[in-house]
Amino acid sequence: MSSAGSRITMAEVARRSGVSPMTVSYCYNQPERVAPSTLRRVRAVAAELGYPGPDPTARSLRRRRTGAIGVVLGEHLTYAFEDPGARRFLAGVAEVCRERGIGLNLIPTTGEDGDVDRVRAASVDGYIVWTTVDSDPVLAVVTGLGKPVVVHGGPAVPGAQVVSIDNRASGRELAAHTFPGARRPAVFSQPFGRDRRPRLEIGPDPEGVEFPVTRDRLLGVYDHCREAGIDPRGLPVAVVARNDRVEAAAMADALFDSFEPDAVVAMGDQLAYAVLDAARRRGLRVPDDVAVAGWDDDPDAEREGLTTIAQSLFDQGRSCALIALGDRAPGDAPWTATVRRSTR
Amino acid sequence: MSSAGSRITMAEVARRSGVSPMTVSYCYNQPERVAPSTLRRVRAVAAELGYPGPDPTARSLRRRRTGAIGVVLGEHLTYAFEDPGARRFLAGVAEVCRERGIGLNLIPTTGEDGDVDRVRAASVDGYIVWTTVDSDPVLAVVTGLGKPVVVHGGPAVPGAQVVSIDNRASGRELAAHTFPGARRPAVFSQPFGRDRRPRLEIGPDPEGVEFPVTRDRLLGVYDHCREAGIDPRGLPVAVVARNDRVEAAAMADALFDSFEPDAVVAMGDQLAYAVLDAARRRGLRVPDDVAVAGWDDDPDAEREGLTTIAQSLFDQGRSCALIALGDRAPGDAPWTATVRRSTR
DNA sequence: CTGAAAGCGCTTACAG
DNA sequence: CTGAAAGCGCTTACAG
Repeated sequence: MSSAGSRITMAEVARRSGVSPMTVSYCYNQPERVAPSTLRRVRAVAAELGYPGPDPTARSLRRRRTGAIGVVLGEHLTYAFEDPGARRFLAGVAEVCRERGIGLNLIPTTGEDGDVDRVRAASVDGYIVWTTVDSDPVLAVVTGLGKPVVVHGGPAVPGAQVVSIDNRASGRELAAHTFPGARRPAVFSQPFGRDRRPRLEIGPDPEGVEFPVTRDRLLGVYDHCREAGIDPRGLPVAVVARNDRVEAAAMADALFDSFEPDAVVAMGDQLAYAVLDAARRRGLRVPDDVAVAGWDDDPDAEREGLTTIAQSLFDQGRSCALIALGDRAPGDAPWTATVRRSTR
Repeated sequence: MSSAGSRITMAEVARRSGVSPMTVSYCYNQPERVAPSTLRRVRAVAAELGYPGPDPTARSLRRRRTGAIGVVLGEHLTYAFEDPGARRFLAGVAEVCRERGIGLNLIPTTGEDGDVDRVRAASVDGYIVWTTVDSDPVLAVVTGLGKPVVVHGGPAVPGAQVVSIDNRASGRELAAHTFPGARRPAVFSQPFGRDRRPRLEIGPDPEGVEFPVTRDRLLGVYDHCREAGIDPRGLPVAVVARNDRVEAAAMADALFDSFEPDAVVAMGDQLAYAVLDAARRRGLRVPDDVAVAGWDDDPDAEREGLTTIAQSLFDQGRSCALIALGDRAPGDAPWTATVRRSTR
């Protein structure tokens, strides 16, 4: 192999081998159709010239497939590598990519103007959109590209499939495990919208919640409340900026200080841990003084004895990857309430 | 915008707008050069037809840049989302990508045959190779492509830059903080080679270690030993399969059971925690009964009181991304020994 | 301000 | 078993 950095083309290899470019192409793509002696000669010339094989971009253009899928993350990309749920999901996506020899293109979006261009500029065969707000402009762009699109968690939009658990039903069931026997139930919520403004509200209107996953979980909790004779309009809902155990500590403290809840449905295990941490700081017993529950059944949930909605984000990642590649895969993901000692 | 899924080309938009394709191209690439009325008309037609803008693959071929960098991970990709060090590194890479509007293409390799093809098939402008073994065939492939290549941690190969701390010097210094006063020093090591075979050895020859990062750290420890009058040929070295706290527990137990070490240099904070865990299980006091140190200064290191080599994997990720994009960036990464209460 | 020409580097039916 | 032809969808100097 000669010096790197050169820009050798297939045409050049063909010329030096005394064959046509298509024969060289066949050497790479259908070598069994090429005479052994020709194959040998072409390979020798390619090696001598340092030809690295067909240019992937040219090949993609010609074949009209890039061999990659794009994952649109509505967060600073560091998030993808921090959030435990996002990680398990991406690991599932990655597994399919590896099985199929497919590339995985991460496309961070930040809610700013460049987003749409970056999404459009990605050379991919299909898109996975990590759960976002209803009004995210990326959704229209990505569904207008004529490529398979799947949205994890929602929102559901025309031209895209959704892979998700039934957040509303799971919220209803989780509240039914957490609230009975409580006098001051409360919710510890993921962000309502992209502004990620933390806040403490009482009985907020779910229609004002921009993230459908969050909205549906809240609706499910309200469903239970109505069935159980609790007026959701009086339900304290603390909203954090990020799904992070440490960062959520202050808001968990605020929730206890303001409302002294004795049952908290948290919209994720990390948030539930933040509630457990705050309870511990106050010397409260779980579940006697306060019942706590979360979502995801994350690796620490068993050790923490947390009642939680178990779902496989890994498998959902796999499903999304398959759909983005044009396959069929289930959109309704299974979930079960796993009841442990953090609820009564 | 009309129905999605259609395959509208720029030529079609041009025809329907009554202009040439290059004018349409200018509408997207240099709109200020186009007459306002033309621009308006072309945009209207594009919207009406549902033309999603220039095809990224065709654009990449023509421009000879793809606007993406590839990150080659020599692991099942799930690793990238689990290992704390890899995550911080990738977060740094991702940050540069976001700043520059660049795509991030993750390319897992498994040591099997398809690796080389997948690496070559990625449409990227430059490559970042996550630390690998000297003999990894991917290195030759990737440096033969005429694109910028940077290897994190090593090995150093012609045609690629390396971004790394000085592992040997840091190993020497860390041992100097950990071994003094010890009578039975030991090493708790990352894998030696791609087979990831766990084992317990005594004074292994560093030249037999395939991962240069691991080899250099071991060489550094040996350097200290010689200076301190310890014969490295008698040094117990336990080698784990993965840099994972929980998974390493069994090997940490084996190390204690076999050698009762009173000072352990672990090649990473996760491994150091595994040693601390094993020490706790035995009721050993740290550092009195056993001194422990690691690498990386990971987020939990302070809480654990761990003496460790602090380095910014995040910044190293940034440097690698810049180099892969053709910029200059420092290859020698800073490090410092952070001494805490886990050593005497 | 707009267009004719050339070409990025390849692959794919189709002949022969 | 090999090649001539066409074309994937765009962009870029260059004219005018």
